[in-house]
Formats: sequence, C-alpha cells, structure tokens
Amino acid sequence: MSMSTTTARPAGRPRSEKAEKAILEATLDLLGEGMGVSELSIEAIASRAGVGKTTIYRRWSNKEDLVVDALATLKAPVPELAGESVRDDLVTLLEVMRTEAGHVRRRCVMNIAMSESDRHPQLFAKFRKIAIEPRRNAVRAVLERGKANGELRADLDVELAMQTLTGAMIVHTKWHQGEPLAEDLSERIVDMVLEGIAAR
Amino acid sequence: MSMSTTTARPAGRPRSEKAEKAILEATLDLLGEGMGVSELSIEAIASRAGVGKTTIYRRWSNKEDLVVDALATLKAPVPELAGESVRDDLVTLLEVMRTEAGHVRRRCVMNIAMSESDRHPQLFAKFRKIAIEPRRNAVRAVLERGKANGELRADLDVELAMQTLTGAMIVHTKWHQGEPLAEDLSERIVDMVLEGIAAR
DNA sequence: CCGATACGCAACGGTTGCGTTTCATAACTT
DNA sequence: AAGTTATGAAACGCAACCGTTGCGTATCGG
Repeated sequence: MSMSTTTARPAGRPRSEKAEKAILEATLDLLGEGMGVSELSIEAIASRAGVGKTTIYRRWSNKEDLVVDALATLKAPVPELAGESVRDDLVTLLEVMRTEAGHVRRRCVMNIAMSESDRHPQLFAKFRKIAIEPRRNAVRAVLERGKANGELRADLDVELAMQTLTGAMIVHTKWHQGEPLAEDLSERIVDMVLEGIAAR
Repeated sequence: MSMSTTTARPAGRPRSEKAEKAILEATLDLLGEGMGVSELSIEAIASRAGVGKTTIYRRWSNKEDLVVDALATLKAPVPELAGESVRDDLVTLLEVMRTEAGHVRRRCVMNIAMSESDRHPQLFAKFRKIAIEPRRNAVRAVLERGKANGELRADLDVELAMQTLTGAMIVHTKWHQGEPLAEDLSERIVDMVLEGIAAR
C-alpha cells in the first residue's frame, strides 16, 4: 500500500499527453482555417492529429466539449497597459485584436464569436466567459478610469463605447481579410472615437 | 406560326411560379432561423417548400446559386433620407439595421454577412454586391455630403467612420440577441461617434 | 512476467444528404 | 387528340460522418 508521489496513479498505460495536445492543436488548426463548428468532424480532427477516433472519444463525449477545451487553451493574453493615457491604453488593446486577425491560430477566436453564437449557444456562453470577457473587462476598466479622472465625458455610456471601438475593428478585419491591415489602424479608430467625426 | 402575346412560349407545361416562390421563401425561412449555408440542405428546402427535389434542380444547379437568388429577393430597402442633417440621416440608416435585427426574415442578411464570408467567398461576393453595397453607398453619401458642407471634419476618413458606425450596431445586435434593442440605440451611437467620447 | 489500460487502425451498422432517374399525372400548345 | 414539358413522390447508388467494437501492440504498476 504505497502512495504515488502525488496522486494514486491508476494501473495501466497512462494517457498520452502528446496525443491530447495533438488533438487540441488539430481542432484549433481546423477552426482557424475557417471551418465552422458544424462542419468540424471528429474524423477530420483525428486524421489531422494522427490519432485514432477512439482516443478522442475516450476523453470527450461530444464535439462541443472538445471545442470548448480547445478554445480554453487560448487564454486571452490581455496585454500590460502603460496606464499613462486612455488613448494609449485603448490603442494597445485594439492592437491585440488587429495582430490576432493576422495569425491563423488566433483568428478563430473571433470567427467563432461571430458565427456560432446562434447555433451553439451553450458553447458560445463558455467561450464568451473564457475568451471574450477578459478583454471586455480590460477595455471597460480603461474607459471607467478615464471617466473617473476626467479624460472622458462624465456621462459616457461605457458599454456603448466598448461596442463602438471593438465593432469598428471587427468589421474591418472581417471584411478586409486578405489585405493586411494598416499598421496605424488602431490609432485611427481610437482617435476617431475619442474626438468624434463632427466638425468643431 | 403564331406568336404568343409577348414572348414565344415554349411548348409544354410552364414552370410553376408558385413553386419557384415557395422554394425561395423556404430558403429564406431556413436561413432566417439561424441555419448556416453549410447546414442548409436541398432536401430540407424541398420539404419545407412542399416541392420535389427535381423542381429545385431544374432551376438551380447548386445550393450556392439558389441562396444567391434567394438573397437577391431581399432588396436593400434603403430609406428615404430627409437630408436635413447628417445626424438625422445617419440615425435613419442605423434604424434600418436595428429594426431588421428584430425581423427573423431580414436578420439572415446580417447573419450570412458575418458568418459565411470565409467559407463561401464567391457567394459572399455576390451577396455583398446585392445587399451590402447599396447600404454602404447610402452611408457613404451622407458622410461625404457632411464632409463637403462642413458638418463633418474636413479630414474625415469616411470608410473608417462607416465601419465604426455599422460596427457598433452589428456588435450590439449580435451579442444581445433576444433582448430587444433599446429604441434610442441608433441615436446614441450616432451622437457618440459624432461628438466623440473624450471630455471637452 | 502479469494484469491493466491506452494506443493507432480498420471495420462495423446507421444516418444524412447528395445529385440522378423513373414514374404517373398535370398543364399547356398546336 | 397528340405532343411536349413540368410536377411531386419515391427510389437509386454514392459519399461523409457518426459512435462503437475488435484487433494487435505499447506502456505502465506490481
């Protein structure tokens, strides 16, 4: 009756971490290539990962659970914020979105956010909590701070401002795919929303 | 050798306009219910329309052509613009988007615009020409006019402003489905973008 | 070595949708 | 009446994918 070092390991061959990682990677690859959750097939994932279907079904009972776990590995890398000005911090946050639009791997985050909210509401809920809310919180914090210290209007509707900032970037990335995004895009969006488009 | 009243009608039973209309309606219904183009099946359309598959295949050679034609029946109802002020015209245009988000039938326009751009690029291209560009042109015209007559900044980036205005509405409708959209949403978006969020 | 578990692989029966064909019937021209 | 085309229904063979099972092998603990 000896205890293993940390947890009592069950008898038999342990599950391959390499296989598990390969499955999640393959899932993200396929999603990143523009494949929707509906079209994503377990067989395609197994094939891409070089793994038997059995190995997948042993770990996840259905496709949605697998996708949720795969997306969970994409922890939102909310950047360090200088905190010097609202403008600079907003630019920093939008730059993250712009950069991700170029990386195949990270792009699927936004693809899924926009595409699958209707068809897989429960998946979307989990995904939102994991990948979207942290970023929204970061933007919200910057705006609230600016509202408190006078950089922004006192009557600002923070939620609406968040949607305006991110919406501009999302529309741009969605409908200009292929063409690289202008390097100063984030600055231009932030400055426009800060100063307004009306003449002074 | 007599000519028919208008066009020389070919011999035999004419194609049923009722069937054709039913097919297009069924297609729009299914799309409006949140079904993606990939999941949309000819069999489901035929069943919903009360029509044989033969009748569909005789008119369209593939699913994408059918979807394009179905979407084409949703002519962009660009509203009359009062033309009194840039602000009022922009509110009018955004109100169209907001209202459509409530109608099941019209909602699919936006759903497809956001979801299917990657997977069906050629469908998206046609769709964009039919349904998106007319609206973009209307917004662009308002902004250009405002830029010319001094209501808007002389150095305004019109394209970016369009994306900001529509992006805010799109994000709002996409992520708040279910909850009805506030009635003054369009006004609040327009005023925010016009005046900016920075303190004066 | 032995028992237990995981592995990749192949095959299974079942479902869905494809695009086509056949059929009896309906609608229209001459 | 005769000829022609369209219609809805049903069935076809084909392919993809489902979730499961069996196989021989690999990897662990005891």
